[in-house]
Amino acid sequence: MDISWIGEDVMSKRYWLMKTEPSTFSIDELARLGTSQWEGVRNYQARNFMRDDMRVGDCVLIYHSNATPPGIVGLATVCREGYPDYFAQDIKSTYFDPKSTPEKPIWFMVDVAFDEKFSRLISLEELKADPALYDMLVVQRGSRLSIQPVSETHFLRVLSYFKTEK
DNA sequence: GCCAACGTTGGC
DNA sequence: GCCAACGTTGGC
Repeated sequence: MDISWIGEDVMSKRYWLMKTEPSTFSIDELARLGTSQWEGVRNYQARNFMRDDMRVGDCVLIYHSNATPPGIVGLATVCREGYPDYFAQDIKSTYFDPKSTPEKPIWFMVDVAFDEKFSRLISLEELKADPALYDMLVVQRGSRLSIQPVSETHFLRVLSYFKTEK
C-alpha cells in the first residue's frame, strides 16, 4: 500500500499554547465544561493558527494571562478544527465584529477538551528562568500572541516539571 | 493603574 | 506604501 501521500500535516502532532484571562475563562471553567469553544480571538496571526494549522489531537498548554501570577496551568487537546467564530455575528456579544458575516467570516475558533489541571501553576517567572525555555515564544519580551505554536522540546520540558517532582 | 510593546486604521 | 495616531495586551 502506498502511504507516501501521508504528509507531515497529517502525521505530526503539534503543540500549542493558548492564553486565557482567568477572570474571563479559567481552566477550572474548562474542567467543569469538559470541552469548550475558544471564541473571541481577534488577532489575525492567532486566527490563522486556528483556521489553518490546528488539528484534532494537538496538545495545548493552557496559560492564564493577566493573572497573579501569570503562568501555565494545565493541559487540553484540540477536539474540533477551525470553524467560523459566530460570536462575531452576535451583536450582543463583546466579540461582535460587523466586518464578519456568515458568508465571509473573518474570525475562526477551535474547540478544546480539558485534559488536566497541573498540581501547581508554572509561573511566567519560572519559565523565564529556565535556560531550556529561553527561546519559547511566551517568555519573549512583548509577546502578545494569544495562540502560540510550541516546539515538542519545549512542550516536553514543561511536562517534565511534574515528572521530576513525583 | 501604569505603560511598553505591539497591532490596526486611515489620511495622504 | 508610509507612518502617525490610536487601541489593545498583558506584565508589573
